[in-house]
Amino acid sequence: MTAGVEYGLHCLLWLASSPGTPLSSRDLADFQGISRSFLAKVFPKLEKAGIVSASEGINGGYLLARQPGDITVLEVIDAIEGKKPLFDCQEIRGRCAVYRERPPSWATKGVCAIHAVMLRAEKAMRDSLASQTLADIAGDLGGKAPPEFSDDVRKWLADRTKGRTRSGATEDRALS
Amino acid sequence: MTAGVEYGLHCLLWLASSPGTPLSSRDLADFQGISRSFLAKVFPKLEKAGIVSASEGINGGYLLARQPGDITVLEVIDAIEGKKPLFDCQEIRGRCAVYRERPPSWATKGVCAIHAVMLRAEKAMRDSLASQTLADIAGDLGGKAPPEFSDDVRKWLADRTKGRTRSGATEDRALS
DNA sequence: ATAACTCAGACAATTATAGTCCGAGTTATG
DNA sequence: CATAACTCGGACTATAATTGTCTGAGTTAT
Repeated sequence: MTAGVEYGLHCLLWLASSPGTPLSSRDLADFQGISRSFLAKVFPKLEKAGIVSASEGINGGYLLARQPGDITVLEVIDAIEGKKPLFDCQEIRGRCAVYRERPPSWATKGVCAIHAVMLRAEKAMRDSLASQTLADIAGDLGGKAPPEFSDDVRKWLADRTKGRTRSGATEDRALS
Repeated sequence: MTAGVEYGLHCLLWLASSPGTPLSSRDLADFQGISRSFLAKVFPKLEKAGIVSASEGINGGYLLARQPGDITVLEVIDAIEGKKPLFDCQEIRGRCAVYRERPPSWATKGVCAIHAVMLRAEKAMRDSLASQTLADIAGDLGGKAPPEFSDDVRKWLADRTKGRTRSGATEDRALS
């Protein structure tokens, strides 16, 4: 599982907690102490998949395109990683030397038995990931933070948009 | 999933079909048209895990150390890939800028909600892989080949051990 | 009209995988 | 008993993918 997925999911959770107000990939990156440039490369993928919607301009940013309960973890992963299979069968069974480069049809018919096992395991994993939505994760998280925390977060983001035109802290990777 | 796992599983199936007679990693590689050198690097891992046992010398090779029904696909994967997790949590939640590099204990307590989702999915996958043994796969495969095939295979391997001392076809990657 | 922001795609550096090569030890053969 | 071919085993290199950086084009409030 790639780091892009981890970053993306964390960002989507913040987006879910800020309905109506767009958050920019830059602010999200600084807010969480991760690379701005890299995050700026994962968001377009989420937009193409219809998970977020982008708005441009000085106060633009990203917004969740659907309800958190309608976005599954699996969708997010596929959007970012590109739905590549866990196991790519190289059809070893057809290379057996006794065939002399001419594998008979019975040998290559259907799905390779090893491949089939992997496909079942992959399906089990994907089913598990598809059963969890952003709302589920946000729910698990909700009870932990004290009441004043969400206010602190809103304040941090507001200060951020306020001080746009001044202050020179615009270097990449402000934190790290 | 790495290619080493695919190669290893295919070899183990051939080993399962040849009880009592050791097969060398070299013969197994040539027999299936894959790299000798690379296969020679995956077998030691299987031996350390107690899945195969090695015998040295001119007629040596590998033997299944246990019954095919007692070897699960999951074991083989862990032996070759080293049991590394599907997702390594970077604890993004603790880097939130509002904490100013001092995350409070409630934020980092327990398992990250995103990480938990991934762990569940990984468990689902591993459970599926653990439920399948080499015997199960061999069974799926058994009905497909015609009766004379296993004889052809035995003959190929026998010819191989027979012509050991002569014939210059010992270059790496005979096929490909 | 400016200036700072936004997105978006082209460009390196790092890391892990796939594959190659050579050395040490073992066993049957002459 | 000496040879020769085989075995395993680990150190080395090339390739592919991921991570991360940089520069450009377009948009919106001041």
